[in-house]
Amino acid sequence: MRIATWNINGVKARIEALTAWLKEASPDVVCLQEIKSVDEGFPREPISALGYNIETHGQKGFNGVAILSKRPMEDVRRGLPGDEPDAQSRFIEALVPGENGMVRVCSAYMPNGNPIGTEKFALKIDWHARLEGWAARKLELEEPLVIAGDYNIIPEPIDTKYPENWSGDALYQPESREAFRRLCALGLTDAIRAVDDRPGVFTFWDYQAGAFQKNNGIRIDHLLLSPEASDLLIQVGIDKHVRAWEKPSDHVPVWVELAA
DNA sequence: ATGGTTGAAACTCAA
Repeated sequence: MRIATWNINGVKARIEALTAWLKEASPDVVCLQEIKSVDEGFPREPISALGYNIETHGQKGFNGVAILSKRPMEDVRRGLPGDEPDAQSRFIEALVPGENGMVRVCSAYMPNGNPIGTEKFALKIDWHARLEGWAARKLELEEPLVIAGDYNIIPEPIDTKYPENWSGDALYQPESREAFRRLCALGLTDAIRAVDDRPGVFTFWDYQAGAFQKNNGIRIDHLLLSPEASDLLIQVGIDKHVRAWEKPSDHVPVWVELAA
């Protein structure tokens, strides 16, 4: 089973790139972030025509997450436990059937947190604390679990071309990096890092100043695996070539293949 | 040092 995560930066602006990539990569499950659409505005037809079931958790204008799956999903839940009733739409989870049992998958769009020292940064830290609590409870189930999404965290210096440029940014603050380490310390595996620990492996390149052409990127889209999912890990990938397509997202798809 | 870009929505914000 291949499970991908992709911050598509607007599903309606990206529908051609999304369908082209679905045809090319044919993933079993796709976690989308920043759909920037209400549920009723989500372009379902061209996606369901490719054989995908669709579960969305959108909002007007920005944020919004979704899960696409070839097999029908079960136990779909929207929102991160502890969210206020009017919280931003940043989390959706579902159980996905595999060849040998269920995999729990969530699509998360973690707060950006800029500028530091503001309420936005406080929200980022609070959000991660609640995610950590959620993850700890799910890990007790001892099931294959994939926490996929745009974490908006650069975990280590090798995850950016110019670490010094990010010293004042919420994505690289010690508190942000600590939140990521604490998640991993629960027993979760950073799938890309586990397979490839070389510097210069990125998932996001800014639209500005020719960042992609210079490979001035960062690695902020992650798939964290429970021990039971990690035991099933076959391979990982980053579909970097998609960033060079017409009208690209600033993020590219990142995926794992599990023997599930 | 500044500005460089994009999407959604609406005469600006979030990234």
